[in-house]
Amino acid sequence: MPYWLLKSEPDVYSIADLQRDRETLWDGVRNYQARNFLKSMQPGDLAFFYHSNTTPPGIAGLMQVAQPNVVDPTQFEASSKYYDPKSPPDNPRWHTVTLTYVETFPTYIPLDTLRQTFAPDDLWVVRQGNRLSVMPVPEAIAEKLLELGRGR
DNA sequence: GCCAACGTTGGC
DNA sequence: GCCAACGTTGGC
Repeated sequence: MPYWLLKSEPDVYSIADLQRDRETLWDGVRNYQARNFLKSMQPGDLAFFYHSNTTPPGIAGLMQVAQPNVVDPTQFEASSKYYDPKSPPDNPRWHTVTLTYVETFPTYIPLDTLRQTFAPDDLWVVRQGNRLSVMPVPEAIAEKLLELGRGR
């Protein structure tokens, strides 16, 4: 079962928001590589919730893919900041998934720890200048992350 | 708030 | 198809 890592700015949408909502549509991804990863997600896949643009950035918890391959409705909403006028309605550009809340880790894993623990090729979020917001996580790395997050 | 990294756009 | 300009991301 594949593992993923998805970034969100907690000021915009945090794991506490997902805990409250139970399920969310992961909208607004406008990068083709990230979209391709979203497209390849299957129901039941697990995804780490990464808090970006906060102090400190890091992994806050875990979620699970519910509905795969959902058309991102915001691409057709002119009032949305994610509006994409070039996306053909009969062949939408942007697909995503819905995700359900699984857990908030008792131990937040700050970026600093991620850097000390994992190599950039194993966990892309520690690559310098990395801006990709959706990325795969190798299973062996995911297992270590679960240990770190669930430990106290 | 700054700015390096980097993806995208558009002129040629 | 190249690449400069531009806009955005995200750590600090």
